[in-house]
Amino acid sequence: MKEPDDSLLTDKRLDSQNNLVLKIAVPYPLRQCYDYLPPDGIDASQLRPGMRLKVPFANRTSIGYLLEVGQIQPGENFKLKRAISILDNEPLIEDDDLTILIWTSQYYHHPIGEVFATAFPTLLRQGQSTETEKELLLCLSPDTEREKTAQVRGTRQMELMEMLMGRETGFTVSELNGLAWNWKPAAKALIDRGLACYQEAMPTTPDAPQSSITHPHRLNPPQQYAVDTVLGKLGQYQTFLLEGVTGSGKTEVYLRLLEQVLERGQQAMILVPEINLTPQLEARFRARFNAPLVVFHSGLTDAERCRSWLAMQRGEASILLGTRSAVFTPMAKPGLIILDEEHDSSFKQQEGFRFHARDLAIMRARQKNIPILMGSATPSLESLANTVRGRYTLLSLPERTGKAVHPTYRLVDIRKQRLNEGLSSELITKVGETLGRGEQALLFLNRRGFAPTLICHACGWVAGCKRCDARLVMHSAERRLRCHHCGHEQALLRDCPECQTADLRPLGLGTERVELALAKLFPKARTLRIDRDSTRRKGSLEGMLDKIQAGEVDILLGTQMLAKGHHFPNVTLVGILDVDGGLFSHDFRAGERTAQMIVQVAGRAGREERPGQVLLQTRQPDHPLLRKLIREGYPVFAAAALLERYEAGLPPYSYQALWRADASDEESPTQLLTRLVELASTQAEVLALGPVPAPMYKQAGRFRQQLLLQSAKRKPLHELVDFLIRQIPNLPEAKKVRWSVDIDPLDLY
DNA sequence: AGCACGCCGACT
DNA sequence: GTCGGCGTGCTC
Repeated sequence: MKEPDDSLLTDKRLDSQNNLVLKIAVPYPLRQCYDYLPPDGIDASQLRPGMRLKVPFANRTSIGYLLEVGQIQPGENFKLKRAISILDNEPLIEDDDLTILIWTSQYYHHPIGEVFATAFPTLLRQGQSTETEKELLLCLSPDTEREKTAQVRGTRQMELMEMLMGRETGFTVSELNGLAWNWKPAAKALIDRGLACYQEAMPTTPDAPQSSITHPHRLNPPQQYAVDTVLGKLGQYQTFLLEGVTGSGKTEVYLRLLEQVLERGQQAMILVPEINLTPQLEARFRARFNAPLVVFHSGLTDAERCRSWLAMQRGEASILLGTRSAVFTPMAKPGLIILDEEHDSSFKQQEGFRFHARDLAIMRARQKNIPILMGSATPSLESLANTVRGRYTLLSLPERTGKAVHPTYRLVDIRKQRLNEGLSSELITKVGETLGRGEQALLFLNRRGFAPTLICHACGWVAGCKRCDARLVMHSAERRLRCHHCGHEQALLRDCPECQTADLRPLGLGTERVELALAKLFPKARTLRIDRDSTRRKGSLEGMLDKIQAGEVDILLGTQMLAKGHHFPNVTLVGILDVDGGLFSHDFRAGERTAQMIVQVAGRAGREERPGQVLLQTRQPDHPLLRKLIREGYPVFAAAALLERYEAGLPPYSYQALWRADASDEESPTQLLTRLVELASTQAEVLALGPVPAPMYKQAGRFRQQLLLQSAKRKPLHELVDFLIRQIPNLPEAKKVRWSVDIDPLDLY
């Protein structure tokens, strides 16, 4: 066979000057990395893993990441292209972080190039130099005279001017962006008058010890114990689970630890589940520490994120506050990782690259030999199981700080009761009493829309989704039917498509429907519904929260959005409308999640002197887990739930998820499998490696039937996964579709 | 992901 | 007879 004469292609054996091969991850959804020869004139000493290189790939140039520099193996005889150039003088990430990324790609079965794409800020991914321009500071002009300040007009300008006069070093753009108002017009006015100007920020040196920190109050003994225990492990790996109810002072523990880490000239990473939680924490950190702090989340621009990332990488910033995607940020001087609201499912990316920021944070802490502290009022069962196994250390904050009292729980037995749109007479009475006292009531129903089902009263037909096997949810105000699972949407039907009778009836309860009922029951009360539908417009949630704080709302009705972040001091009655639906649904994690939600919602309500009452409507008032939850609190509930699993011989993350597959016929096997994976992964995490090969197409019908048969037998998930693998005929080992069930982080390491 | 190659339906 | 559909395979 004649070999093509291409200058880019070189026979490995003939490459005499340089016998190095570079293993490079390219930014495509490919499950391998590719080998290249070093760029011309580059020798081994200049090439270090973690650098970016420009490489030719598939008739174009792309930015690849150097994973490994190796020697050409004798006997290998295939063509390698030559890399074009090196983009970095220094590796962007250190070897241990590189190891983590490679491990991550394997663990989550995700293409290595895309893992890198998630780990690096967009601008760096696009090849931008790391020598970005310095961040700008807004400062007073050096020649600003006192008299001139009298010219300042407008409250915003005054406010900004006062800030600038208060701090000689000025404020960074990102700090100013953290303000609740738009500072830019005011800044422009001040600059136009020659009062302020932009200056380049000097690279800050975080090693300067923080002086004169004043502690607002003493720590209570459990807080002190937690702080001391974690401090004793600085410089070593250890995972701590800090468990404490709302108001038990977890944040104060974080602050004391951060203080010590900063004192040592080290960096800390603080991860929170949601963007909305960053501003308040940021404000608290900034008020407490004079240390350089950067934030990292999807709400920032590419340039801002790149700056934060580089600031941590270079050691110019001491504190990183970020969401899930921030977990990959390199740290020059790692000291501590804190992960707040550990149980929160937002830490898990739910599509594409399905990483869990909590688990990766633990892996990074281990790799960096630093402690990680995870906090929650309602820890996840898997983390609790890890404390039982001795892998994590449990730290408990049992008391509320101050003299706070816990909310009281009461089960309302709704068996045989006549409910008014889901509301028991006891709950209705209690709401009335609460409103009579001028206090607020909060009703929790974790189902948006008007009704979760639309059914034909004549023939029993139920509105189902075309694209998946979920039921369509009726939205009455917009007159639409929506699938909350896949997003499919259609107009509300008038007649049954099956029998043409015009008697379609909404079945079940959603927040819209309860809102309507409340308007009838309490015509004078001001009801506010808070769910994803009512807060769709940007900023509307903030507006609603302000109204609640201002007392312009009497009854708050909402979904799990109410369980996060905000506190409602004037709410003295909480009604959980449907405990059973959440606690005993098919999802094997539903019980745990509902229990967490109840505790979280209850924790948001009331204030110290008036903690409020929580009413739980249930048809199972004697259920042992429910009783444990309301009598003895979440820790005992969790312990009992764990014990139940152990006795059943199950890991705390159960494979016993129900596999429901009801595919429509026009789907290709690839689509079917992908969707099955999506479906299954809402209950357990099942991931497919690679596309389904062509032979599958011929057997699509048989495959589907067998799968349905197996799932009808309620086989454990891992058996179904094995079954799926066996269904793929005559598959070369190298191309084999591999499936993995990664739902047991107990075996993470 | 993108892009090329290749084999079957509606057109100047 | 061709143009173009997307299904399939490849990228060091």
